[in-house]
This record gives sequence, structure tokens and C-alpha cells, in this order.
Amino acid sequence: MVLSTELLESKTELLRQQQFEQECISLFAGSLHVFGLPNSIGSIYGLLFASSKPLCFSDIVESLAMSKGSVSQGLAFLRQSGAVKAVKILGERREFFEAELALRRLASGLIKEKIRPMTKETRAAVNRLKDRAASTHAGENSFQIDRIKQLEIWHRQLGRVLPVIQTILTPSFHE
Amino acid sequence: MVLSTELLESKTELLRQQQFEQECISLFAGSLHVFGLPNSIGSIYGLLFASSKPLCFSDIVESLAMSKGSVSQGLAFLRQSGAVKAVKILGERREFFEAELALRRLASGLIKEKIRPMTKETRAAVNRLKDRAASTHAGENSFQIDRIKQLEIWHRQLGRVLPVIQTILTPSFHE
DNA sequence: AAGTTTGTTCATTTATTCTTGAACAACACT
DNA sequence: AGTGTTGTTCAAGAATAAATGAACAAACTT
Repeated sequence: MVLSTELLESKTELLRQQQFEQECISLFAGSLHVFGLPNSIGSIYGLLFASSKPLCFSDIVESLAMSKGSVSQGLAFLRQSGAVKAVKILGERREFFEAELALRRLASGLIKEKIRPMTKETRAAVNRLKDRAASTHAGENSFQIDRIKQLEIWHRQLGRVLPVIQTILTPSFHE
Repeated sequence: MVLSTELLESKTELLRQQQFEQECISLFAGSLHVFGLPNSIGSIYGLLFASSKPLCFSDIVESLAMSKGSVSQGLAFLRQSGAVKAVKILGERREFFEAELALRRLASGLIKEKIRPMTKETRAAVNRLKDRAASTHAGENSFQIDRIKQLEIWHRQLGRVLPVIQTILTPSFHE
């Protein structure tokens, strides 16, 4: 009798955990989608976020019913950007993963992955414009020079914003 | 003789301006693409940015060789998010547009358009999770409660970051 | 009010991006 | 070396998002 009650309880417990996972998966899939990331990546992060213990590659493939290819690429991105970290489990050959909870790391990872490369390209483009403008008679293209100055102002402002974002996202001690 | 020299000069001048436009168009198309905006929108903004005087709908359609539909939608988005403003030109029936140069307005427009809706949805999802967790025996799901707390912390942090971004992007007087 | 000009909407086409799966590497164990 | 397992890469197909263009509305002109 006791046994059957326990069984029942563990069953509803399991169900609740699965529901929780499901909600987290779609929550993160949706949120990261806003930032231009594919659903697969959001889902993987959501699953790891919802899981109380680290999961390995095949756990993720099974839980999400996704192809190995997608999981491999998604995990690579998440690790690369610091949103997920690998943990060692004793006696286990496979790698295990858990969600990184520090928002600061998530943000700086995404900034590093997506924003920084963009700012580099932009810098190069602005320099090209500048060179071309400089090689012509002064006064003939003052409008273009003004606009180039504007681009440089933006570039500086962006460079100032990114570090501040990271600072703000650093958790204060009472959180 | 003078005439032909002037003609030549205005020709090279025109060419230079077209080159400048072209560079700005691809610069903005590329940059805004990183933020998940379609190329058409970036191109329109780039063209307006590169233009020393306001342009009307048909100017844009011709310069970019884009369909009226795309230009209409793109302009609607840019106006809606404050990146482009309409200006009146005397004696002209058509609306004219110019690029908004204040980065603060650009940013707050994008935040309003894309981030805020996301945070609202997220808030709702977190509340659903919370309700479900609250309806079960305490202590049985402490892990889930911890994770929900984490979600709420992130939500607060995001709410704190957005206004700061806007403040930082406000141009200081010497720029 | 009939005709123009100007711009919007939306179903369809087109292009891009994501996902898959199968072939391939890397590593461990026998 | 041969066999298992674990994970990666990448061409091809599937899914998604963007661009087009034709039909429609609004506002002005005569």
C-alpha cells in the first residue's frame, strides 16, 4: 500500500518536472528568438535551465527529439558564448552540461559573438568612407564629412554602452 | 569651355555622392541585419542617412530599385520606431523623409518595438510557472522555485538595463 | 464626380536560414 | 588492430522570413 502511494507520488512528481521543462523550453526558445537565435538553441538552454542535474549530449537529443547535428551545433554555440558550461561527472566518459545562470556571462558572450564582429566591420567601412572623402577637395563634400563624423560618434557611444551593460548585469551581493 | 569643366565637375560630384550612398546603404543593411532587421529596412535608412536632403517615397523606390510594397513597409517600421522622421516640404503634396541622427531615439524605438513585447510575454510565462509551483506541496519542488526566482531576477535586471542604455545614448553637449 | 497621384495591404513568389541525417573523426576498451 | 561509443561536419531538404506586384484605398485636381 505504501509502495503504491509512493509510486503515484513519484509519477505526479515526474509529470510536474516534465511540464516545468516544457514551459522553460518554450520560454527560452521564444525569448532568444527575439535576439535572432534559432529555436533549437533556445530549447537546449531551456532544457538545461529546467534540469536540476547536468545533462549529457544524448539526454538532450532524446528529451528534445532533435537531431544530433542540431544539438551539436547548438551546444557549441552555447558553450562558445558562455551560456552553458561543461561539468565533469566522476566515472562518466561523456561530457555533461549545465546552464550558466549569471546573466552577465550570457550577455557578454552574446556581445562577443554577435556585436563585436559587427562593430569591427563597421569600423572598417567607416575608415574606407573617410579615406575616400579625404582624397577630394575640401569643402566639396562637407555633408559627407559630417555624416562620417556622426558614424564615428555612434561607434564611440556603442563602445561605451557595451561595458556598462556588462557592469549592470553583474549581480549585486544581495541577489 | 567653362561650361564643360563645370559639367565634368558636377559629374564626378554626382558619382562620388552615389558611391557614398552605396556604401551607407550596405553599411546600414549589414549592421541592422545583426539586430534581426531585414535588409530592406537597413537599406532605406542608409539611403536617407547618405542623402543631404529629404527624400520622398518614389525617390526611395527608384534609388533602391525596390518594390513599393517593401518601401512602404520598411518606412512604416522606421517611422514607427523613430529612426526616420517625416518632414513637410512647401508646395509638395508628397511626404518627405529624413534619417533621425539621435542614436538614443533609434535605440529606444527598437527597444519599444522588439524588446518590450518580449518582456511582457516572459512576465506572463513566469507567472504561469509560479502559479503552478505554488499549487503543490511546499518542499517538493524547491528546485523549480529557485529557478523561477532566477527568472524573476533576470526580469528585474533587464528592466534596469534598458533605461540605462537609453540614458547613456543621450548625446552629451560637446558631441 | 471622374480622373490622377500617392501610398498601403496582402496573397504569392523568392530567398534565407534552420534542421536533418549520413558520413566521418576521436577516443576508449578488448 | 578491431569494435563501441560519443560527438562533429556538411550537403540537402524543410521551414521560415522577406520581397514582390497587383488590387485597393485615400486624397487631391479639374
